[in-house]
Amino acid sequence: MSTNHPSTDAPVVTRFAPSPTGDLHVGGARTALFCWAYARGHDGQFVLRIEDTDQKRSSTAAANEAMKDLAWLGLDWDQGPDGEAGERGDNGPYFQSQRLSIYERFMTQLLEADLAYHAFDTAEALDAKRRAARSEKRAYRYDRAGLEVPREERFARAAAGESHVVRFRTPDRPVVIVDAVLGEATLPAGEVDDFIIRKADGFPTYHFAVVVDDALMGCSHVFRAQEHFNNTAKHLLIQEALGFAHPIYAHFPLIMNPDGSKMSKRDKDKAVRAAVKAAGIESPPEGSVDPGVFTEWLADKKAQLDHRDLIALASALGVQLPEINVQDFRRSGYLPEVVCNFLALNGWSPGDDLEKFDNAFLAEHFNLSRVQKTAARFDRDKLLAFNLDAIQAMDPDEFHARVLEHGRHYHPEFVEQLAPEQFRLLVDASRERSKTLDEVFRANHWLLLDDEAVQWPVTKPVRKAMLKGEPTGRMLLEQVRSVIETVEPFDSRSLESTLGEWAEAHCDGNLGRIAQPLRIAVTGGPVSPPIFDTLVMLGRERTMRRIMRCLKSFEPPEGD
RNA sequence: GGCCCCAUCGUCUAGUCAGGUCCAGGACACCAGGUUUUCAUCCUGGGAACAGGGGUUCGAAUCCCCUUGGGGUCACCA
Repeated sequence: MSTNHPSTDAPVVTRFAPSPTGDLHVGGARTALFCWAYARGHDGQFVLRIEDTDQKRSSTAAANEAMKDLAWLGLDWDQGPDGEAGERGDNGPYFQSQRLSIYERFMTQLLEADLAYHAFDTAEALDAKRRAARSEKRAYRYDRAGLEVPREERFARAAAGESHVVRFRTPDRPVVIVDAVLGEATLPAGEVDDFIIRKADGFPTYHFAVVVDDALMGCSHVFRAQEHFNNTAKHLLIQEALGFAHPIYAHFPLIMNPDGSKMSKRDKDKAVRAAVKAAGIESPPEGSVDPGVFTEWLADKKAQLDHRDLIALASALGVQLPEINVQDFRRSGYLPEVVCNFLALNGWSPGDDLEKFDNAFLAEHFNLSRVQKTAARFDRDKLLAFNLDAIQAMDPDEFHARVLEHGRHYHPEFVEQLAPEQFRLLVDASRERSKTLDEVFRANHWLLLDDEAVQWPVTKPVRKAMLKGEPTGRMLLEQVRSVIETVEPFDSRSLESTLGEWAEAHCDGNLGRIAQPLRIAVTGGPVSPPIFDTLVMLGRERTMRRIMRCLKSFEPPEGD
């Protein structure tokens, strides 16, 4: 029997090893967070390694983005690639694609010891066997057809350059996996077949590279998601064949969608498809995406739209894309410390009733014994509530700095068009009603509008505020405009006292009677920051211009 | 389908390892009131779970078994 015996005397080295085939998603981020926290809490090292052995799907761009995401989350690594600057630590290189000669050494060792063998099966032959197994409702296992070729011939054909893979010769015995979260599990003999450890392109497969690198980089702990649990048997076997020690394994529960399905990038397309269907449209909304692209995408249910197109289409349809990747949460205006806090709560808890904590706390308190065994559904509502709480608790200067940073990145037009004082006013007025950084911008496009471009579509709340009541809101607006024109100075305080007095005299002290028509007049809609702040942000001149245009727009046909 | 793992409110979870203090606690969501110039907040209250069945025990959310349900995996992807 094979098993891993965790040893506890080695120095703690954890690693996060993303495959750079796309954006870092929340599941990966949580794994990274736990790995980081464990290393930090145990006076250990945190290694970042890029697993780019899939030549077709990997890109350095994706690796760089992943590193940016980790940095944004506040997770720093002691060893790993250092962006453009090279690498940090002595166990590099930290890109697997640059470690081929290292793998080759160990590959040769296995081949010569007959613990692995060259196999020349064609992909078609393998596919046929797989399909057959499936149709017979049998689990597919490689049948060792490759071993029917004599040993010398295998080496000769491989040396002659014939296309082949290398398979691990799996011993015929049960494998016991010891996991720090899930406990002990036994895989029966025969459950693990002779899996491929080197692909036809000469690159090692994940299983081989991960074992060699973890050993060479001194990883004492291997933390990853539960989807890797069964793979652990393969890794234990390779470790034994190569004479490596077994690291301590811990598998974390998966993070699922609220409906229990697996979270994937496709969910974004899914959300937009649903919206398209609900809207009953057959061509894309004007100015969103190319009609040809749209039609093709709509026809193929598995097709994925380019991310930029997806965003354009979603905003045109008024749907929100589900956040999946770290970058999605950043774009939506979540605070990195909140994302970390919430991620940690999916699969781990500090106990008692404590929920709010920072990464320093996590580093100090994170432990494997409190890791959940069950998959967690990702509750964006709760994340949003956490984000709101964090924003409300934030110092105004800090909030201003964060919003400015976010704006520079995602809403440069605000930063360019608004004077710094005006921007500060917007931020201060928005803080207590913002659940995300992005809301400051999303909710205040009226501020950027040209005064001549403001429009007043007569929606239900607009009708109510402007046209109902006796006198109507429009009439009150007509009356109050001279007050606004002359109030001195034009600031929040004097506007409040002046308009307060005016409301006392003209509408029974009900400020709302005049606040709403004013708000609609200057923003075009019924929602904005407190009315006095709203007016001050705009300034007297622009406020008056918008009021005049609004009055004209709501002019009764017969005159009143 | 084979193999492996898991199971507390709608959701994340505390409690489980060392059975009694649990007619099960917190948070988010939801519902009902209240505050508020819009929106968003905020305040008060409320409903809401030990998957089912068998054991073991004086006593089971906690230990054991079965059933059911959920997840993972079965690639020249990681």
